[in-house]
Amino acid sequence: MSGTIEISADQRKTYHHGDLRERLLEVVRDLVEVHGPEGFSVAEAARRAGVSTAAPYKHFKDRTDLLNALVSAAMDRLAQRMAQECAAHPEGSVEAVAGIGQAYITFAKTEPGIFRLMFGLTEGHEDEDLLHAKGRLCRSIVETACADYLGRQVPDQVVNLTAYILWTSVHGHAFLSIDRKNKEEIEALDDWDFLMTVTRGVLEAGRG
Amino acid sequence: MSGTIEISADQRKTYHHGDLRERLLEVVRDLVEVHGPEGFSVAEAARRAGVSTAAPYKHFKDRTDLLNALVSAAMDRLAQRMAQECAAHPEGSVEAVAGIGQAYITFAKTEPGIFRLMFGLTEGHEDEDLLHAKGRLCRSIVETACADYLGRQVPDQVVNLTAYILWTSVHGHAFLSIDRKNKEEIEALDDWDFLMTVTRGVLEAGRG
DNA sequence: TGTACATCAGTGAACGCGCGTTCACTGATGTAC
DNA sequence: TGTACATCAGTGAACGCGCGTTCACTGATGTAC
Repeated sequence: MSGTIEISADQRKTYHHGDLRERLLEVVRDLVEVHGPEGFSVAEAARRAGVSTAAPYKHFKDRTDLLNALVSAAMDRLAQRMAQECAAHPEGSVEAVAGIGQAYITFAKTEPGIFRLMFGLTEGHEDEDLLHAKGRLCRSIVETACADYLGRQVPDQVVNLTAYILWTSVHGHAFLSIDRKNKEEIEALDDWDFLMTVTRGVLEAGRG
Repeated sequence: MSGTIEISADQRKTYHHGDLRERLLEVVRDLVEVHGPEGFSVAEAARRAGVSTAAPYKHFKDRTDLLNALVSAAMDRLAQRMAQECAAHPEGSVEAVAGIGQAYITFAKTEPGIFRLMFGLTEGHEDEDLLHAKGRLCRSIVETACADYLGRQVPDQVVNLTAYILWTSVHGHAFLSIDRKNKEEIEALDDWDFLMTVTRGVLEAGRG
C-alpha cells in the first residue's frame, strides 16, 4: 500500500517492542470505548499489545497511573479541538462560542468512554494538579471567547458566570446524549441548533 | 430509647431474616455511596446484612437485577421530591420551576452514588421500559411547570425545548458539582442563585 | 386444636475466573574505552 | 572498529484476592384437613 520502510506491528519480531507505552495507551483507549470507562484491565491491555502481563509495569507505576496518562492526553486533545473550532469562526461572534460547545459535544460522542473517565471520580491522585491545570486551560478558552463577545476583559465576574452557565448546559447535553437519556429530543433537535439557541440566549443575558 | 416492641437487626436471631430484600437494598445504597457506583459487590452486601453470600439470590435474579431495583426506587424518590418541591411554590412561578431543579441538585449531592448509577450505562436490561417510564414521569413534571409559566398546553414544542434546555443546565451543574469540577464557581455561586438565574433566563427566552 | 406436609428463605461450601502485582530471569541495546 | 559491561525492556510463572453464581441441604413457616 505505502512505499515506506515502516514495519507493521504484526511483523515486528524484535524482543523490544519499540514504543510499548504509546501502544498501550492506544489499546486502552479502544478498550475503554468498547467496555466502558472502568471496563478495562491491565492484563487485557497487555494481551492486546502482544506482550506479557508484567510488561506494562515497566512503563506505568500501576493501573491508576496508566489511566491518568490516558486522561491527561485526552484533555490535551479536547482543549486543542475546542480552540481549533473556536478559531474557525469570527472572533467575538456567537458562532465562535457555540463552536467550542460543538467541539465538546463531538468529543463526547466520538469518545464517550474516555469522556466519562475524564469526569469520573479521580480524586486524590498525584497527577491531580496536572489534570486540574488542563481543566483550567479548557475553561479559559470558553471564558476568552465569551469575553470577546461581551467586550469585556478577563477576569470578570459576568464572563465567569456566563461561561459557567454555558458549560453546564453543554456538559449536560453531552452526558444526556451519550447516556441516551434524551432520545426524544435528539430526533427533533440538531446539536448545532441546540448550541446556537443556548449560546445566543445565555450570551445575550450576560450582556443585558 | 423507644417504647416499641420492635427488635433491632442485631438482636434478631431467627433463621429467617424478615425483610432481607429491603435490607439488602438499604445496604447497597450505603455501599454505592461509599465505594462509588460500581464499587459494590453482592458478596459484600450479603456480609453487611449478616447473611450468607448465597442468600441475595433468593430475592434477586443476579447482580444486575439488584441494581435495577435500586435505580428504580431511586427514580421514584427523585420524582417525588421534584413534584414536592415544585408544589411548594406558587403555580406558574419561576420559583416553581427552579424548585424542581433544586430537588434534582439536592438529590445528586445527597446521593451521588445512586445518582451516577441512574445515568450510567444501563442499556439492554429487561427493566429498561420500566426505568424509561419513570424517566418520562420526571420529565413531565418539568414540562408541566414550564407550561404553567408559559401559559401553554402540553404537548408543545416550545415547552419541550425550554424544559430540555433547563434540564441540560441543571444536569450539567449537578454532575460538575458531584465530580468536583466546578470548585471555583461553587464558592462564589449558591445553588439557588444559579438556578434562579438560569431558570429565569431560559423561561423568558421561551416566552419571547 | 393437632398434625402432616408443601413451600419458602436461609446455609455453607465450593466452582472457576480474571485481576493487579511481584519476582527472578534474560535477551537486546547503548556506551566507554 | 571491537569489546566489556551496564542498563533497559521484555518474559513467564506465580501469588493471593474477591468476585458472581450454583449446589444440595435444612430449619422455619403456613396451610389443609
